[in-house]
Amino acid sequence: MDAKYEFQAIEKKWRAYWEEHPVNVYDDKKPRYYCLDMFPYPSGSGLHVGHWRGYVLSDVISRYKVLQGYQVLHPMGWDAFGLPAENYAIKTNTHPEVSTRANIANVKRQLHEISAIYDWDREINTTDKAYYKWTQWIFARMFEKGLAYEKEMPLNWCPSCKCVLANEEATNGVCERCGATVTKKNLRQWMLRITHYAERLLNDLDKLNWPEKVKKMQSDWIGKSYGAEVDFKIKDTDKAITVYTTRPDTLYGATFMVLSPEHALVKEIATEEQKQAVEDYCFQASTKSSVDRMTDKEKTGVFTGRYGINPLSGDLAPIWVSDYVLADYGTGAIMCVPAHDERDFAFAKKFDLPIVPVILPEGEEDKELTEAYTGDGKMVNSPLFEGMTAFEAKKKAPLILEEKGLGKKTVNYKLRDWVFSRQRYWGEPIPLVHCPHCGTVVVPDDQLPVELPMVESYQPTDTGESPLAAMEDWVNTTCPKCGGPAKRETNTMPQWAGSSWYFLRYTDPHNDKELASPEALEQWAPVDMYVGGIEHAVLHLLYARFYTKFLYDIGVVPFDEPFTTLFNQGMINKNGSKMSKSKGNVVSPDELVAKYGCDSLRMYELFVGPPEVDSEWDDSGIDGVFRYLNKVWKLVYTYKDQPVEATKKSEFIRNKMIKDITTRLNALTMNTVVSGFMESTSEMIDLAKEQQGIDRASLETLLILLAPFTPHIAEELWQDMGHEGSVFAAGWPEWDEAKLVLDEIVIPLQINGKARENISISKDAAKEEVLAKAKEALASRLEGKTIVKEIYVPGKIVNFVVK
RNA sequence: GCGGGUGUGGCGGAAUGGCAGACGCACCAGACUCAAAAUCUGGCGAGGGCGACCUCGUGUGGGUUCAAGUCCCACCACCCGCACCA
Repeated sequence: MDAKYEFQAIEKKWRAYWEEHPVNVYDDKKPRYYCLDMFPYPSGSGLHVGHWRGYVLSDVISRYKVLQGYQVLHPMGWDAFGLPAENYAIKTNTHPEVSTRANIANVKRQLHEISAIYDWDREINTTDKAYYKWTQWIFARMFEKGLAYEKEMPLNWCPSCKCVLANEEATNGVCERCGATVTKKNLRQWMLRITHYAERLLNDLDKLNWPEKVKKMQSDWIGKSYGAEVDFKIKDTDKAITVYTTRPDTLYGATFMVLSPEHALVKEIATEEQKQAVEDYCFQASTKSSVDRMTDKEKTGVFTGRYGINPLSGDLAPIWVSDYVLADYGTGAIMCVPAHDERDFAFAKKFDLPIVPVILPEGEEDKELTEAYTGDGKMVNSPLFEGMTAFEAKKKAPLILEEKGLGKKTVNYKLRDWVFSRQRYWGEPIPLVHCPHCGTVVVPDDQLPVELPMVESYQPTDTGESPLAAMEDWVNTTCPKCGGPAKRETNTMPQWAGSSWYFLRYTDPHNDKELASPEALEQWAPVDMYVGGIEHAVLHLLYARFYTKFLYDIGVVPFDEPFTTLFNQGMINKNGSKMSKSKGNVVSPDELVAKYGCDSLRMYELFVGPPEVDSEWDDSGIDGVFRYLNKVWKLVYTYKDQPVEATKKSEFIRNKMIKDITTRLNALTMNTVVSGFMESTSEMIDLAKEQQGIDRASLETLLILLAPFTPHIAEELWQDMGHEGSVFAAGWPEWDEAKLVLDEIVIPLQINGKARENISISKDAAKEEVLAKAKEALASRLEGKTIVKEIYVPGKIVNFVVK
């Protein structure tokens, strides 16, 4: 190479070299590190500069680990089942397999442009039969353990995707994927008992090195609460209603009750006079969209005509029906304490129901209630809790009620079981057969995978039937148990199924006997560093934890948390919003790579801002990084053949650079790593000019440190300096703290906290000497003033307080 | 409504309680050039002063401290998450 930075030729050359001589070498004598990107959906529109951000970050970490002497598992694959391919199939009548293959080829080409050290021998694709065989195998185990069950219930239905959604996919009443308003549909679906793992999913968050935000989102989603279940007998019947409350301390103030419209007793207990009104109300509630039901804060409701008996006060509590009570939380029925609950208060006001305070706020004994009081205070009108504060009573009440046989201590979770089946074609078939004699039978392992058949039409239906249901040849099969005629389950799995365990498969991707061997799992997993966007905080990340815990319980994996450390990279926006084809604000990396090279784009991706923060993309900034790499090139080329001896100053700069880059890299503050490089390199250039050359160690150290970030130019210059082989064999340098101590240090001087002068003093100067020198330097400013106080922080600062 | 986060030049952003604005972009001036580009050198928060310098300045208002972007209290704005979970 000549003295010009010809990035295109250099990058091509080293990419070819790495094909033959991989940077990362598996060697069991080395410690292991597993660094994983959330694998992409191979979309037709390809990658944009936002995708690069996470991939560059994880590659820098991986290459850094290689330099530190680790063997690194850094794989890549495809989360390839899913609706876009299927919708494309409907539009063009191309089989999803075909379009998926084409998309993968394109995205893979784009990924190669990043020059990440992915091990493509371990590439996986969730739509490969050899892969989804094990996705089905895991489901079969869950079925056997009773964790998969079928249930008919009102479910979230996306009218646009024409399939059911899990709770996690329908937050805010909107489809997570397409944004359509979700409706309710009564359907029989396969569910996974993720709720059995609620407690462990919550508790084990503590052992994870994850962003607090994500842990909080998961614990909020799991939503554990402590309270009590209390029975209210229904007057004039032999029935009782069980309510769940987190405020059993307020039980004496329960003046009415509300059942959810779906509660089993509603129709049974409604009196003759009220029956029609109740039925009308329940019908209306059932047609209300889930969004309206969530967002309509205006209370509605209807009286059933019946009364419950407050088990403590013996007072009658009218029983109402209202849609503000959710059917599937707690018992679907509540006791209402309007004096101390905002929602109950609003309901009581609207329907003119009695309000009885049982907690007195401190010092406001006689104040009339204009809103619910939810704070602490003295218990009143509550013989059982006499003399307690509300907070005490809240803690003790469940046990007191339990002793009296009036209720029991209860814990509740917001987490619901996972609605697992989908009425679409492009997913893993659920490996079950419905036999008229044997019931639902799981497909035996030796018949897995249940392959997706070729269909005529991918068109989903509005009825909740999968397109597979029309495939009679496929649907009709024989029962694995009795051999008689039987029908296949026609629903498929959600896209989350394949991604809930893929990180395990990378450890042993070609194993056809097991999803991965215990040895391979033991060797590599769990994932040390997992890099991806925050959008999966309660979806993929929760499901993957659930799967891992299940596989741990059945002895398939030797750990019960899949991702030790999680890093959420920020999004890259353009014109203030997320890049998307429809907004027309997509910046493609392809042109930038062509114009500036992969190294420049890699470094710029890290330079745009703190990696965990969203950033606005600005093309012009990459010029700065490109100029920087040209300076590095010129520096090395100018001085590599005329080295001088290392000096105190060059050693200071070199060691400071190692320290700065290493500590910032360890903290993952990559934007400041890049500025550190720029600063250190400028110092080296200035010094080289000053002393007519620079020592080899300085240049070599710079190249090694740069290697994880800008590997091509680092390799090229490393070679040009006369080295055989890769810079990645050089090992990560260490700094010598002793070299960072300068004989002369600069101390800023302040008067009344304001910076005035700087003095240069010996590092060993005594306090008296420093202060004397400071006074001398500040003499003219101190004239006529009295020094009231002298502050000297050794090596840091001098401050005189004067009058 | 509840919970979490953020607020610093024209812009992206730096700052273990110790010289605010590192590093970069944009911009301005100078050098090189016939000229331009590239490159190099310097400047670049606001106001005042011929000048050495001075005053103000990190969303707002208070406080702690010799010293506050950083700590404490109150408030404002924006962003994110959850949202009738009893």
